[in-house]
Amino acid sequence: MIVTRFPPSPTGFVHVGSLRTALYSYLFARKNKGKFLIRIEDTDQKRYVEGAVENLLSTLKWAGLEYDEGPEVGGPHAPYYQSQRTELYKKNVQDLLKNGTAYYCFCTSERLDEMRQGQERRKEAPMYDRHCTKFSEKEIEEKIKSEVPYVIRQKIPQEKILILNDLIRGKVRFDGRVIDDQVLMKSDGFPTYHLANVIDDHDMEITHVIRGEEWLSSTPKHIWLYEAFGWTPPQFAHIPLLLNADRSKLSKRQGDVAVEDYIKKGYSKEAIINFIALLGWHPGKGIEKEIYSLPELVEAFSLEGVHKAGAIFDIQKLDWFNWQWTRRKIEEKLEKIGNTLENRAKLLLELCEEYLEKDWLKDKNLLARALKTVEEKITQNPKEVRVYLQFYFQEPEIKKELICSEKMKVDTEIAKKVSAAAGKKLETISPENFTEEEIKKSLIEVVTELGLKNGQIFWPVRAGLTGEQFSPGVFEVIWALGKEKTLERLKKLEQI
RNA sequence: GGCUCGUUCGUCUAAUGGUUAGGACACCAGAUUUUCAAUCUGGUAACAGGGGUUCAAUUCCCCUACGAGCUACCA
Repeated sequence: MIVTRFPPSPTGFVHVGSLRTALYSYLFARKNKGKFLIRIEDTDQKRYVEGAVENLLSTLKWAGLEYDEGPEVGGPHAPYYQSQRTELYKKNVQDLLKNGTAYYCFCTSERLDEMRQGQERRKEAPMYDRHCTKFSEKEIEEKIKSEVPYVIRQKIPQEKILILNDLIRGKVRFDGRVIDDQVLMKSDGFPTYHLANVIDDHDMEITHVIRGEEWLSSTPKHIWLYEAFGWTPPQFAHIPLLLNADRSKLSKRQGDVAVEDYIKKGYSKEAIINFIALLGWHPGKGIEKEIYSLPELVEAFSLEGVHKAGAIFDIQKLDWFNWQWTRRKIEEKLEKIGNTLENRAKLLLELCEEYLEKDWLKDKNLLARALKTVEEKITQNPKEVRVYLQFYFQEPEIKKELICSEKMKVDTEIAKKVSAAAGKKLETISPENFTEEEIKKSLIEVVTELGLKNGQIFWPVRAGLTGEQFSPGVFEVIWALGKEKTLERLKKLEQI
């Protein structure tokens, strides 16, 4: 049985890169009918942030990444907080001390600093010099008894070469001589990531460790730790990093990195999941499908399709995914609840209601029609809804320089004539027949009657009715505005 | 500095020991005989460089360059 895990540390927010790591672990587990569990890595007292765990769990829930074991849901390997598992670590590390694969270190941070500086000056790799391995058992006992602060370090088998067989990167070779004796137990009695992670992954029967590339270089330490314990290590898969536009590791400095930032900006979970899934993974063999729901991702996922190189987080593509999903969700819902104008308006309103002028909600009919005419724009950019709809609800001022456009070959005289003729024509349409087709027919009649070009009719009417350089098409605008308002505005236009 | 990983259009990526190196986003142009958008059609644009191996290399090997990650009593 395949078991994967996502082990976040509660430092405040969920990084989009972490979400992707969690997603890949989730997908791999689900695809293989295995288990996915969450473990909270809260061993660093200094970095703990209040409420971070709740935030994290709710983000996972929001994304739809359900887990089989972990905080809140529990499970056979509880507790799922490392801060509550310290006894396990202490007990296990004793075995290492006994078999000589770990040792006490009493060095002060001053001595370590000094040592490192010297090494750097001599251009050597900064590594612990094993100063404390010279103490006898008796000396160690005495130091501990007299409460000299200590850490426990891993004794790296320096004579060994480790060949890691990474599921994504293939064979990677490490020389024990350049790997530092890692601190396993900190002086505050908490384990470091390296120790706790290995013990927990073993204890929780994790079969596949899927994590970011930043862990690749410390993997030999972990594997040698498994060896020291006499345990079989899991399989490792190091996934590529998410990058800033300048190809450095995606960081706060250069934009938003927290999932909640994107949620706040209005991106849907479908879009975010879809987008990050495809950053560094491809379903394979010339497949050109790009829109994937979570279940579809589960179906399509495999570790073989994960790349080695990092991927730039390109917000423009995210925007596109978001738009695609917004449209898709609207159409799907309409199919269920019926494709009526009211239903469409309701769904569009859900997208943009908070950005709307409250007054506009009063005229439900006008609003429904108006929303329909700017549907593409709203689904792309709901925050701008006010700009798009403004002219429907507020009578625009008449802008002569906009209406009388040289390019459109419209002058004042033509504008007057057209407004009068259009008003007269539209008036003859009965209210129940006031459809886009009828409106179009009428305006085309005006074209022939006045012997002008299409643009010379359509432009002044549209520009006059909206007061805007850009807007939906004339027929839509007239339809949405309704007969009464249209005629009113056209009357005024005659005075231009 | 050391160790490790990586490198196909601007971006995400596909494919291949012999191809006009494909798609998507973005961009540009045309059409939609009214604007913006949407849509449709078309277009610009990539195998980091140098050596090998080979009849043939973007593909396999080596080197170089460039980029990135790690190098904490952080994860």
